[in-house]
Amino acid sequence: MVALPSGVLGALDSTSDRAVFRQIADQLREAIDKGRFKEGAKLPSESELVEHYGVSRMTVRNALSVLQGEGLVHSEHGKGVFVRPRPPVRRLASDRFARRHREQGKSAFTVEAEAAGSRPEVDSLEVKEERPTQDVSARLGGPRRVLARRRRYLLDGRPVEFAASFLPLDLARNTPIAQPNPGPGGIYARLEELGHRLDHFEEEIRARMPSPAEIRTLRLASGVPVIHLIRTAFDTEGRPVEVCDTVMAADAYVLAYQLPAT
Amino acid sequence: MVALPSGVLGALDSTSDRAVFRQIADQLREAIDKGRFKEGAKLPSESELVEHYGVSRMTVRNALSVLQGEGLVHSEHGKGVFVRPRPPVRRLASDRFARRHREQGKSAFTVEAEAAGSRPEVDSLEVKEERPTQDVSARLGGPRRVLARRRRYLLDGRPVEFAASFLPLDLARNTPIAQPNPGPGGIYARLEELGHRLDHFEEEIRARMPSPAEIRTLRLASGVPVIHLIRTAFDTEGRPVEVCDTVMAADAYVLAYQLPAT
DNA sequence: AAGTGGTCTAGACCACTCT
DNA sequence: GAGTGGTCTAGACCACTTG
Repeated sequence: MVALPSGVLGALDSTSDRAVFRQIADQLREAIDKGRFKEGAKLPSESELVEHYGVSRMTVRNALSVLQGEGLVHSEHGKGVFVRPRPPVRRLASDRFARRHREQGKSAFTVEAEAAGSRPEVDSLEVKEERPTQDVSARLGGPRRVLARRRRYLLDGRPVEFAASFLPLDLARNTPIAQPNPGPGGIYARLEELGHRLDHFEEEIRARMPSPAEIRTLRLASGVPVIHLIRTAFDTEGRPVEVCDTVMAADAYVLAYQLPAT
Repeated sequence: MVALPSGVLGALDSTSDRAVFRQIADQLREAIDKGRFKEGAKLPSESELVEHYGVSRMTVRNALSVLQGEGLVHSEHGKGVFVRPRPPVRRLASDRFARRHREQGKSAFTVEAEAAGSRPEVDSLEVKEERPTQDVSARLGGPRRVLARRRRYLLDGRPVEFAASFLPLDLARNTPIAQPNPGPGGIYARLEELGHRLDHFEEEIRARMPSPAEIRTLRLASGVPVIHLIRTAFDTEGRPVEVCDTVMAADAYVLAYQLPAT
């Protein structure tokens, strides 16, 4: 047992209304915010905090769980509690689907990740025909069956995004779109080759806490929300030709958009 | 003490590796997902769960705190734990800053909320000159002082959004923009009257867990993330004329955007 | 083997809500 | 007053990591 560095953490205010575990959480949070514990640094162990504050272990754990819920720290069994480092962020620009980015042989994800010095991977590819959910069907104009393409994107081995594309069967069946690898430029390039010239995309964005399944798939730390993005692609005749449902680890993304003033 | 409705909650699997509190959380989550506890409904009390599962109260509380962290339930002191109802959602369309929406007398927020049948309020208005943060200054092209306009938006009495606008002082000083109420069409209408014709907006979107201050300001339930939106307005000469930093309760918003395919 | 966090128990007292 | 959740204690045993 090692004494805490003096001055980093203060004492409790027994006259305060504020619960003891909240006071401890406040002091740790302040120390992290002020850089006295840096990114990746180990916090004092539970037993050190128990001794420092003279409280029971459950009170200390309660304080730590507050910080964990805020996404400030994460715990590693047998090792300690650490200040959560900010992962590299992927920026999605509003021109990311511009035709000029679609001419190369690689996918947008791969090109962009390599440019940023990260190692991109795509896995758990699934391509199959199925019945769409009511929501997807409505967005696509009511087809009874669709082609579904599901994949997971990883950056430097870390899963950051899970995406499912849905296309009406009459567009996609027996085309390269139904292949696991649709070829250079992705399915948008194939759609245009098939005569469905793309006009615009609509995106809907929500943020929420992840479901247990999403926590597993994206290996999310506690206190990390997800961004839920639903994109619909429209061709020049106004027909919806694809719906893409994407769940992203919120700490790995910044979305950027441009809006006209007119 | 009342017995639980039979069949709603099952028994524990003592052969499972899964921690008891997680098994309890799983069963409650499943019951909620399947609609056996509806929105706003009260879950069994802690003591009922203690009796049903034959575990200690801390174990039950641990299970409930998992669901609370997921944003599925919220507790009310002295009353019980309830399935969290989904609040009315505000949809931000990509044309929300189009000039044609700026001609009326009311603010976009007011018009839109009343159309949706909600009661809009704006409060905690603060307008003052100050030194910008490094980030805001950089986005505005490096001014040393800015006009800051801060306000909070409420829907049916519930705070949903906190926004701070920053404008270079040379644009805003001694203009209607420096007034608490800038007049019909808001500050964008005033900027155009002053000769700064708006060309486009850039928006950056992040999602994260709220800080303690944001939890207070937006009266957020636990398990509700925030959407952090930073918008920069550019005039036709390419000059950034405003930065707006907005924090929104994520459960109250859907953002919608349109992207060109070209 | 020693230190770490993960889980769980069996109590206690308190503040809040409802009737 | 009875029932609810909020806080806190003082233990226990376990699984994981490191030396």
